[in-house]
Amino acid sequence: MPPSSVLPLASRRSPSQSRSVVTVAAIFEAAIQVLLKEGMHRLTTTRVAERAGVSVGTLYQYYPNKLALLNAVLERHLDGVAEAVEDAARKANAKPLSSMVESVVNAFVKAKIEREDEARALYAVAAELGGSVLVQRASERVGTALAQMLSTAVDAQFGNLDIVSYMFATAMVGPTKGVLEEQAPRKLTRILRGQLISLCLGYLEREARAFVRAG
Amino acid sequence: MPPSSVLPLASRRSPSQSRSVVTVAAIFEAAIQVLLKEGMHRLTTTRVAERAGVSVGTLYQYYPNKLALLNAVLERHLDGVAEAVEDAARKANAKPLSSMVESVVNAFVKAKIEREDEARALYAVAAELGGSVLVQRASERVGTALAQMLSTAVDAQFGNLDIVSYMFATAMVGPTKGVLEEQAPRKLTRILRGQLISLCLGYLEREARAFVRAG
DNA sequence: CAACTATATGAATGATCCTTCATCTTTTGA
DNA sequence: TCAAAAGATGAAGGATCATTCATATAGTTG
Repeated sequence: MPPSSVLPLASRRSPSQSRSVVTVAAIFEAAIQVLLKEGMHRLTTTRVAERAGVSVGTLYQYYPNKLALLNAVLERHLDGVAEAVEDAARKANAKPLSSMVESVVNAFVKAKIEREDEARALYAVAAELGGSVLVQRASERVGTALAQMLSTAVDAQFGNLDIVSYMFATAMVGPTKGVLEEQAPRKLTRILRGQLISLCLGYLEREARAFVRAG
Repeated sequence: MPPSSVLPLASRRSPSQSRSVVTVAAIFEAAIQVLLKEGMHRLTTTRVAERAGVSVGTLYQYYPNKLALLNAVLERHLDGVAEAVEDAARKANAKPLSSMVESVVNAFVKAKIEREDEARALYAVAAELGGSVLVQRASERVGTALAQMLSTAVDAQFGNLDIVSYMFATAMVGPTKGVLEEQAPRKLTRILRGQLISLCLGYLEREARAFVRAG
């Protein structure tokens, strides 16, 4: 993974006029579109600016460098998904296991599908920024939320909540990614949620039983 | 995803003297090391050649371009993993479900851990070459092998084998990636296999039950 | 050893990119 | 209305890269 170089990542100017708010949004969206149509290795600041209908200079007024832009886009996506899962976890507090899984899986899939373009575009960015604090942070947010939720299940108890919630969270990633990238069987697109519920619930019930047996 | 440009990807010269066999191996290994230490966006043909202890020109004698090199490295890794899983699936033919899962998970984890460096280095490459035929092909190989195996289970039967085996295969990816990238809870490293077995077996048993119920 | 083939070299070429900054335009607020 | 602040422009500088090719070296074969 790239040694996270010490570059400023914060946004330069905070848009205050409405005109610039539009500009920033356009740059944001343009970055995603360029990623989708050209791929990460052809994403250049000039191309993003062009697509956004502004000049390169303008882009650099809001992001100190290319990496900062990519970070911002990735951050917003991850935060969106993490927040959705956190909400779902909170709402399913003190419910039976099956309700919990349903709630979380639905939220996760919904968040990913609502931002399908972003999601597809950002797999490469996330991989490139592999060591990035962002992925780590989002994972931790989700892990913590799930662990908290699971600890309140009315019909199940677990040994190591950290591990169980980590497995829960990461198990959903692979199948979903495949569907978004259209590498999965066509039919799965429509029944992904059901399958993910089966996957996670099957695991969690099994772990809960194992915990009981272990005393 | 990058529009898979029409560039030659085949290796240029097939090494015949023993000296060049060494060279090619060195280039291969160097590519992985550069990926690990510098990241994809700092992988240059010159850097790879340097690390391999040869000149750039030499590299271009065996790979027509940078993309071809990356493809070759990714291909070898994916083929290795796919083959390991295929073997495991074949060996577990006509066994009970739990043996099948154990066999496949063990093979998968073993293949990934034995080539840990490769695996870690190539996540970014695979993402970059997103639409790459390679990932698709490896997925299909594994999917087919798993479906064939599952169809012979002595104690279980499934509705849609394509979907079930796809879920089986992709469910393993997320947790494993997290462990390799050290984003998972420390402890999981040692018990990953057991957890993956629990995850996949929990899902498969559940799907088998659902099939029986559906008549 | 001599001729031929395989392999290796690395400076040079041509492209592409990131980033800056002097200059211009628009908005704001008094 | 108009000066100051905010926003926008894009040509140009400076770097990095992928790739080529003329040349040199090592291995093979007869």
